[in-house]
Amino acid sequence: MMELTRKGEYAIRGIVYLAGKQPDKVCLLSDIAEAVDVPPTFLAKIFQQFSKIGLVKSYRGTGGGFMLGRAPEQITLLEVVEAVEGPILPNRCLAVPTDCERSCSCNVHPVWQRVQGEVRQVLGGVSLKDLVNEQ
Amino acid sequence: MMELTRKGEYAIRGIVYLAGKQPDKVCLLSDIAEAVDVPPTFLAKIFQQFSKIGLVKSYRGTGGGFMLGRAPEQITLLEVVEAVEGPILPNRCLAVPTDCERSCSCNVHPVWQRVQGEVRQVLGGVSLKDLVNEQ
DNA sequence: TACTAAAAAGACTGTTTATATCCTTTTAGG
DNA sequence: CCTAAAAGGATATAAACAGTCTTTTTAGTA
Ligand code: SF4
Ligand code: SF4
Repeated sequence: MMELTRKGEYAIRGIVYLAGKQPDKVCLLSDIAEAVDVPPTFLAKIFQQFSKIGLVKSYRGTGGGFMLGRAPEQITLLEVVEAVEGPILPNRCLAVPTDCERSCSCNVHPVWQRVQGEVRQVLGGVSLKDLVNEQ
Repeated sequence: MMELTRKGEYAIRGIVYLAGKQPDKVCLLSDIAEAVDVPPTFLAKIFQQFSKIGLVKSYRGTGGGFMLGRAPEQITLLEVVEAVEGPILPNRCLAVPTDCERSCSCNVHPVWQRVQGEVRQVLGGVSLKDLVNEQ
């Protein structure tokens, strides 16, 4: 259970690759896709989502491409994952407004809140800077 | 992301209900299903899975039904969830044998291992005894 | 201005998983 | 033998996933 989708996996690969380039280097989507082994059309959709929320900056036309929207140490894995997968919700009752009428009396509910908190903490504690392979 | 399916949610509701009954009380599937508001045919499939691994004991024929396979404090939420949802795998590279050839050099891989560990720790630390509503 | 490069946007498709339901078979008690 | 109950298997529908294709917009350049 709890599996990241391909989309999430591809998203991470793509943006980590960008984070490994020198700042202000504009990268072609096609180059990124090839480097991280992701279908280019699929990665395009992912980067469009990134672009909308400012995780990456995009430039159209000749000489265009993508670059990171902020410094790598300012972008967490949590942001990247939630950008494409939506919020971390181990169970539906954590959505607001909660859609389970049992949530008040339910002893399981707080367990899922703890799970959510732990996952968010782990992912939130890792930045893109931590993820690039420096050598 | 990481959402528990209906099946998992129903599984928990059903077995927690069982755990709230006095030990050695045999419960009808139809009664459990009604009490926890789950489609009876669906809950049947879930309890069949439980039965196979001994989480519950089943009795067929007249006077049959289900009872808990072990004491409530001996069954963790982790076991219940993994029984019906499979192992907790935040990313495919945590499966054995790992199916990502990048896993050796990948900095993201250990993050997913930590996520997996945290989730398992939380769920493993909660027993059915903790989940029944005592009053 | 026309041409070209590149991302954005939207429609569409095939596959897989989720969410069940139904029917038949097995088991056990009375 | 009849009935109650779980087990097993087949089927159905809907949603999500994974990806493709085509057209449009934007921007640089000859
Ligand atoms: S864990 Fe409790 S509150 Fe959450 S969906 Fe299940 S019953 Fe409802
Ligand atoms: S996190 Fe790393 S090892 Fe895991 S699937 Fe992605 S690239 Fe492979």
